Amino acid sequence: MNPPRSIDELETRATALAGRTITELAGQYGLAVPANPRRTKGLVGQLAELALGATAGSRPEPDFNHLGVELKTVPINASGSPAESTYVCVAPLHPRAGTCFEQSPLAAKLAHVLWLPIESSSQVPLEHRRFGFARLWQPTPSDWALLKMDWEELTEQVSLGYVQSITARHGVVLQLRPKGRNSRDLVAAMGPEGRLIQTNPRGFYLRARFTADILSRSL
DNA sequence: TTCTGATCATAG
DNA sequence: CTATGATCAGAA
Repeated sequence: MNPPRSIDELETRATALAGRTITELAGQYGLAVPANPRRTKGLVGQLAELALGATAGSRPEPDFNHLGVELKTVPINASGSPAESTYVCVAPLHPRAGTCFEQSPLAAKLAHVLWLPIESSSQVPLEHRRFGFARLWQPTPSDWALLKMDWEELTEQVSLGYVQSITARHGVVLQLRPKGRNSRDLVAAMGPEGRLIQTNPRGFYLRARFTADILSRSL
């Protein structure tokens, strides 16, 4: 699929996915839906990228960079709420002094998001899960304030060498959590007393409750 | 039932 | 290794 030329075109394509199943979309791109759910974690997002013409690949920039729009699929549980937190981007473990929230990759990605709901109830087999109605979101001033507060707090702790003291319990809307191959996956980071340490790579995630709030504002 | 820390797949 | 796409699974 060629990249959408406008936000309108992107929205039209995304809206057309409502009601389509994983199997339908996978078949359209000649992909199989693996039987083991543990081994299919990124499939839904990658199908959505194919269907909508995303361009960023694995670069640290919005999926539709020319439109400034980031695509996020969001798993919806049997109760109709987001089932999981949403990964946003890698968290630098050696932040440069003077980097500000407004210039951060996180802010760039969240400035404009296309949320694409997908069924995720364990009652529904992966192959039969359907996409929901997509919607565009831009953070309100209040959203930005919450994000900025969390980002600045977490980034400051990291830069002071306290990354290993940060848990997923920190942050009102943002979390800093492990994001690696597994717990043996190590990278260098600033530790206490200015010494370099080895620790797990981390990523920024949006709490499911925050995503639920965002989605509840439209539709 | 919800949430955190761990884990799986893939591209470059 | 770094980044993307995320969800899994046991603890709380």
